[in-house]
Amino acid sequence: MGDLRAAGVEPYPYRFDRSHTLAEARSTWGALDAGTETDDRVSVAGRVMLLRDTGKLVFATVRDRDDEIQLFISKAVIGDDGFAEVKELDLGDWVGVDGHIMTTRKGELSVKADRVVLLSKAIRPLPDKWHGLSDTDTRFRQRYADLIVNAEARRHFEVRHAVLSSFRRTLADEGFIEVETPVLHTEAGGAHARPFTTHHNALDMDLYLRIALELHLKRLIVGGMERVFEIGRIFRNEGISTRHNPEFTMMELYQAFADWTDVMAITEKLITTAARDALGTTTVSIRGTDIDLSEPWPRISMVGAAAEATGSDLHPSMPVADAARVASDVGVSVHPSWGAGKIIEEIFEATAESTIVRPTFVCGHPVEISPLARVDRNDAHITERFELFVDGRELANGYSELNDPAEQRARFEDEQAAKEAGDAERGTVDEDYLRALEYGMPPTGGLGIGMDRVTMMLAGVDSIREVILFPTLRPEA
RNA sequence: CCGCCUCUAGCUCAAUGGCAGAGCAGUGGACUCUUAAUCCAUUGGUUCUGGGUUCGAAUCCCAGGGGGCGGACCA
Repeated sequence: MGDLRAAGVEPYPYRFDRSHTLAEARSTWGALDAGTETDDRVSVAGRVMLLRDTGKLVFATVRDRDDEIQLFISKAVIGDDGFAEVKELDLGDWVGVDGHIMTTRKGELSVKADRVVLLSKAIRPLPDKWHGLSDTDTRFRQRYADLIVNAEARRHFEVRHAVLSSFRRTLADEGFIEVETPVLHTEAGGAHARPFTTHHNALDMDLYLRIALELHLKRLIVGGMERVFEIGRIFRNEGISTRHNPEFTMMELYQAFADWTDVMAITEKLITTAARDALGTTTVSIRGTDIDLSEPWPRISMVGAAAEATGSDLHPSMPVADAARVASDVGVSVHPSWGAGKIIEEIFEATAESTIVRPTFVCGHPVEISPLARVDRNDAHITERFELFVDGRELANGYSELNDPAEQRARFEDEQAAKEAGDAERGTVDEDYLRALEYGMPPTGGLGIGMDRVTMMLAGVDSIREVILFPTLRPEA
């Protein structure tokens, strides 16, 4: 570094004006015949990824975010001083280049450089140029290095961005308004999960990081906002696995005057459109099977699927002891606080869930496990609720929203009783939410989609860490 | 929290109880059409950490740490 400055080279200059991105250069001149010289001048910038030094002629491959191009650096063109500086370049350095567009005898699009300026010196070596970086620990801890050398890692986050922007576009087209609601909650409601706790010093009070977006968004439906959505980080203080990261991204939407059937339709539209936008096709490979997302997604009953898997009659209205007997037949252990509805869900999860490959709506969850969902208009023991499963994983959850404040209070009280009976994930009575319902919430359909898992499906990866830039890890030793 | 697997040079990997090595990167040199350029030379190690067994440990044993997978947990 001192040598560079002594030689009059600033290793960290302030800025560089480029005339073309590398993708723009390729789209403009990519069709030139081999062996073409042009008078077209460009200024481009990128990171040096490969160097091929043949003496008085150096080839370099530089890359910007979207493309690569070759630099053709001739000592006779650039001059002795400039060439001496080029000889000092290392893999990983950022450079700005002025020159003319040309193609080599083999047809490689190149910039014949007459000036190469160092934009930032890399003093740490790049991972192996051929094998890249494969150690997962290093890949996730040093995501910057992973992104530099692994095109597949870059692709995962391109898919993620495409999915997120596609969702926003679709929702805007459907008249939804994007909102932001608090991350710090005084009560952790809207889902069954253990929250993270934190502390506010000035107020001297404990707060929870949100485990769902639901209850605030529905307050906005009460307020008359009609169609709202939020894409936001939520936090669950639970185990880490290939499907779970403690902080993850949820999209939730609420639509006034709609019910669960409308919400199922928009779920299909959101995900199918995202596939088209991210991949250019609605066909995805799931466990080696090509599945066209544009075909209607099957709808099955949770209770029915559990009954079919066990070969026994099941219904949440049945005596708990009977449900528990079926559960023990299939090796599901039953907690004493559980009712028949919870037991049926556990049976479903233990038997049918992992067999679902293609996108499938699992419908009609028992009331017991659905404290915010509206009772089915044809069966008082189940709700108008669905979960979307793909490849054994839950991707989405939606329902006709319970808007009767008296019934909601009774459901909350059941939750609180279960919590006090020792079930830590159960909820509490949210008095402000009940007050909101008392002002009147129109009939509403609601939906939550796990954005990380949608990205996993579309990117074709098996671990959630592949679609989260900085997944949660223990501190480095 | 439990089980299995794993950790060797900056990176990717060898060495299975007997002198810690290779390729790439780095360094020095040659080369004006290369494509992972090539060729010659060369630097580089707390073998994750600590303890033990052994004449001798990267290798076997114990404890700890990081990571992966599975389980537990997790609408």
